[in-house]
Amino acid sequence: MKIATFNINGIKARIQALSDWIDEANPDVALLQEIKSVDEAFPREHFEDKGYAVETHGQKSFNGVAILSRLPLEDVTRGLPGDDTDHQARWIEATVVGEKAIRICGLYLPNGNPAPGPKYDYKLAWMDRLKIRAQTLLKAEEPALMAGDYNVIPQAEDAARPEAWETDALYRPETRNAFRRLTNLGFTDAFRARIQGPGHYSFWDYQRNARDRNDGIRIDHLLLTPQAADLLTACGIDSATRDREKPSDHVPVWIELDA
DNA sequence: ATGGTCGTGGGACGA
Repeated sequence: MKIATFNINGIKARIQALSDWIDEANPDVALLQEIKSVDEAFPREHFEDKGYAVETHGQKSFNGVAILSRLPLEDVTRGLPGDDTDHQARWIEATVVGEKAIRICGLYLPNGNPAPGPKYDYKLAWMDRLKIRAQTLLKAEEPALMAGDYNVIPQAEDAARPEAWETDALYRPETRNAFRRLTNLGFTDAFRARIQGPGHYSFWDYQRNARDRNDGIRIDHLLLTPQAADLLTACGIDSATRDREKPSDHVPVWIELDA
């Protein structure tokens, strides 16, 4: 089973680029972030015609997550638990039923800039809530994953110029510590389980010719429970997607599971 | 320190 995460930066502007990537990459499941659309405006028929089930959790203009799946989706839930006052659309879950059932969580973690400040406080509080949900997932002792745009550069090797990010909400020590506390619960960063070393990125800013200079960062991650990590057979980043017409500033990251 | 580029929606704001 091929499962991908892709921050598309707006479904309206990205419908062609997303469709082209789906036709080539053929993911069984695609977790999308920043659909920037309400549920009613998401072009669900376009992807249903390609054979995908479509579940969205959107809002007007900003944020928004979705799941596309060739396999049936069950028990879909929307919103990260833990704060009834938080109405930002950043979390969606479903169970994908293939040979094995896998609980799949798609997330768009808050950017948090400028830091320090209220937006950074919101990011760290969101990560605290994520940790609680993660602990519950682990307790089930079943194959599960949390994938999406984490807006976290885990280590220096995950940035072309780490020194440029030192005060940024994506790389500040509190951010990396919170991410490490999360993974230390027992999750596997699928990419680092398969591929070592610097130079692997999932985001390049639109500004300053960042892509041409390969001035990127790795902030899109798939974290696996031990039971899911046992099924991992491959992982990759579709970097070439960044060089197409009207690209997102992120590219897809994918895994293959023996499921 | 500033400005550089996108998407959404039709003006700023978020990234």
